Amino acid sequence: MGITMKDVAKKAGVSTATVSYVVNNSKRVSEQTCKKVKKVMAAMDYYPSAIGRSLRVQRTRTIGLMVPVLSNQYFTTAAHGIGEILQQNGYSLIITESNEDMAAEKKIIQALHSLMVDGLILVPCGPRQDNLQRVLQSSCPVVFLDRRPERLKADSVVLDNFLSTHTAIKQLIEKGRKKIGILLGATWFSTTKDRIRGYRQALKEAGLKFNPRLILHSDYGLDAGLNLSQHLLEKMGVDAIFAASSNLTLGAFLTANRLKKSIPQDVAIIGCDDLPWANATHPRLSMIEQPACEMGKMAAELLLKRIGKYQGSNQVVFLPTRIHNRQST
Amino acid sequence: MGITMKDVAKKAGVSTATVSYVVNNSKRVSEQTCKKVKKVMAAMDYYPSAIGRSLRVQRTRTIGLMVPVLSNQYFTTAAHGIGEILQQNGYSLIITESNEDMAAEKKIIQALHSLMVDGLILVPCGPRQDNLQRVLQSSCPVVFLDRRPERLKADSVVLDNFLSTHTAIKQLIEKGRKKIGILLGATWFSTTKDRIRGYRQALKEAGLKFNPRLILHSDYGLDAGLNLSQHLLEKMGVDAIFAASSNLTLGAFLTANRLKKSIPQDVAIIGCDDLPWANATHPRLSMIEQPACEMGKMAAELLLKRIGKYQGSNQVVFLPTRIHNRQST
DNA sequence: TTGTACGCGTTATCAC
DNA sequence: GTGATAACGCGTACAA
Repeated sequence: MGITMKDVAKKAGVSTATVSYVVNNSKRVSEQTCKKVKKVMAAMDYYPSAIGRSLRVQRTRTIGLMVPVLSNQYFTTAAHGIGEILQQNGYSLIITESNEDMAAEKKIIQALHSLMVDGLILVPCGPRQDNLQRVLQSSCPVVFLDRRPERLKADSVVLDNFLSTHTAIKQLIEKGRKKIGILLGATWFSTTKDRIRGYRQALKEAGLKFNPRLILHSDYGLDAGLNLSQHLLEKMGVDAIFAASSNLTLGAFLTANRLKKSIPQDVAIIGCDDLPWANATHPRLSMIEQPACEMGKMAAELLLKRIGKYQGSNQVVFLPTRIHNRQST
Repeated sequence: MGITMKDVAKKAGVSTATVSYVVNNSKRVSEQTCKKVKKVMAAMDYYPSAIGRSLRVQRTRTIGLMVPVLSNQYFTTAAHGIGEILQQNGYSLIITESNEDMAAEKKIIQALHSLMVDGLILVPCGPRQDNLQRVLQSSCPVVFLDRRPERLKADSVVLDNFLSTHTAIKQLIEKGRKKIGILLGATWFSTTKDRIRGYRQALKEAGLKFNPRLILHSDYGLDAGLNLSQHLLEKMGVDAIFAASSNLTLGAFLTANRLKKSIPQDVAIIGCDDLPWANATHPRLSMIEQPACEMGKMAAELLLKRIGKYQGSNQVVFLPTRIHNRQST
């Protein structure tokens, strides 16, 4: 830092208290001294130390975000939305990656507490909830993002994955598909569970038999998409695939091509997290648009309300998605 | 925070100094008291305040990163690489977005200084360099990422855009292309200037005339890609397009399709920043693989060396890219 | 080996 | 309207 309030005070011939008053205009200071102090501050290029202030006021105007990985565009888009809201409100953002590892998650939450963040936005990883239970007991406000912890009183902003999956599967069935494979994330994610509920519900409504072997779990990555869709197509003989991430969808698409399955005649494909390139494949991919940026914004807004001592009861916000039916279904 | 060193000290019947010794094992403490203190710390779930420590030692073990936007996968992949190196070395990362705005850039740099980050990794936005000159005069180590400030003594880790563009254009010419349009970022980015040099050099070597109207500048976005490529195809009649981002490339591809130009017969397309979906278009897109994660890692490593008082002279690291020639060229 | 006491930069309380 | 001064939580020189 170098230049501190004391330096400014000395140069301006006033006390540090007065400088502080000017910086925060927290008290009436005479026009004259105010001008003088401001001039000295500008001349010395002084700006107050956030660290010193934080220690004193016990707030940092910083919030912590934990996402699984920064290489997943869905989460970085959410981070972008969060950053926008925070910036508008004079808050900084610390972004961390858990890599879906519970031990890392625990360390990260501790580190963020130690940095005295004013609030947390977490994408929890699981499978167990120990870390979450503890964080909810602390006095630090928390909002969960994308995945909602079940059976825990907590604020969450998530997508309505039950509805989106239910609708997508229903549409596939209406188009005559009878054996629909589904590529998901880890079994313990609320997103995964919600999607399975939507899937089963749609099957049930259509009087189709539920076959658990058509449900496959993954890390959302491209490799998983390539391998698991091969299994679905070759071993299970599915006539449609629902994929829970854009990379899984891409994997299914590339594998169908490689196996000379024509889309959508032999196999229909629909995926989550619509991205612009879905319009560039042949045939164009049907995908579900997920409002990641909006989700981030809402989480940030809710968190700021909580930091501002908003006392309403815990809420789980479900954001609607939008299905883009293109040529692959 | 709540529970502090004083609380632990009281409970364990020792002084705060002793607790501090145990926490940092900075001094010999008897086996016995060490055990006792550790037990109390665990029981009370104590961890030290990073704020208090930072104020005391004048270091935060935190570094600040400024990228243009978090919605650009290229930069978030770089951030991922940075995060990995930092985590390995016990550092935290604060990520901020400039939105390519110089005023925001200035504020961000101040805010990061005020947070007393131990180092900065910046993707500067320009067009002017005032902010950069000032940050270089501060005592805080800085490494520039992706874009190198010209005529300034500074550490930078960037891609070899001259070489990659030169090679790509040369290959297009060898395949018979004579009128090559090129879609770039802002005129003042070093990346843009390097690419133009590579372009002109390749043209010159082949004895082709340079036409500045074939060079178009943009914000790297999809919309720009759609519009500018239409201009190149309809107004300028190019037979090849080089695009400096994946979104620009996608825009060129979609526009060529819309205008019923066949790829690569009517127009060849090659773009920067290879992503998996380049294999899913028809024809598959030729793209230049850019080691964003690697770039981030190297920047983080260099920065940590500087923080560790490494005194070597300033260096500009140029990372090689790799051209994937698929079907669009 | 352990404890005392000061200071990092700031703000808030209380005098003046 | 302004100035001393005591915290905030920690690390460390120095004393014991």
